[in-house]
Amino acid sequence: MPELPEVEVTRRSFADRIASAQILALRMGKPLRWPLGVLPQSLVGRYIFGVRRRGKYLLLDLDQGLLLLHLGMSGSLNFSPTQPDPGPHDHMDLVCDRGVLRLHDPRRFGAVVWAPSEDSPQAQKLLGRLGVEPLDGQFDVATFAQALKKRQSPIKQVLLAGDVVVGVGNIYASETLFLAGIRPTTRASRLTGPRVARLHAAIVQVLNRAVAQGGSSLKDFVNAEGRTGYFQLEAAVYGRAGEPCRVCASPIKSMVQGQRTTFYCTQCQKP
DNA sequence: CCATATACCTGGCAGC
DNA sequence: TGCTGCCAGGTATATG
Repeated sequence: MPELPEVEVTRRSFADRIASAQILALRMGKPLRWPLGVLPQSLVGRYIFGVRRRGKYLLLDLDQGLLLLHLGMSGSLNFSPTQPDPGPHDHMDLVCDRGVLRLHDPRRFGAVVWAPSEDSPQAQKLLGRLGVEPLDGQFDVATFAQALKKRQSPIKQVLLAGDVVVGVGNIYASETLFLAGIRPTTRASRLTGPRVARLHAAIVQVLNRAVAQGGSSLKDFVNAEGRTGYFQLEAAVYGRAGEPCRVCASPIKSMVQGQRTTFYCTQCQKP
């Protein structure tokens, strides 16, 4: 579910409300992708300074260390004043004096990990190989072009790998490549300067637009206030195989790359 | 170092 | 209705 826009929308929907809260209790449900890394009891009494995002991770800064949250494929967070009885897919309740942060994740690919600092081995194991943030001004065309020159894989798979630029998942990879007019199978190293520039701009534009639309709610994504997103309504290609291209009306195609489905337009996207 | 396949887990849906 | 197989927004890990 959650790519950069969904994670950022989630962050914005509760960051201000949880800031400066004190943790009163922590309930963990079924196991997630990794162990918490510390006894839940030891987090009681900690203060939450704020919530940052790195790639698709959320970082809750505490007065001692930080919590790294990942939503996996099916995760969502809810932050509310009440703590209803947990359902079978509610795997964490962070009970604070300002509300309860609940992680709901049916597939349990998500994670909640405590680390003593962002530079610690525990945190760096998860964050250490992440590429540049696309929306924070550090993402420049020249560096992007340089990184792509080294990669022989299809550009779609390079975007998904997240070690060049973070946050572009399966939906937005197809969407950005459509907007840039680039066929997803094109080898990253073969992209010319102008096409890299076009892709760079498309990534920034698509991700910003998706954040503004509250993310994509294909199935069940909701932010921490329970609200769905609307970007899926304006998706150009994702999930639209067989439907007419919104630009040229030729049928949208789909294919599989690296075990993931890619959507594209044969007319609008050139190899 | 790079590229690709695999595994993790559950629910929804199409097809029979 | 119920079964089976397939598909799904991610990514660490293993393997070549």
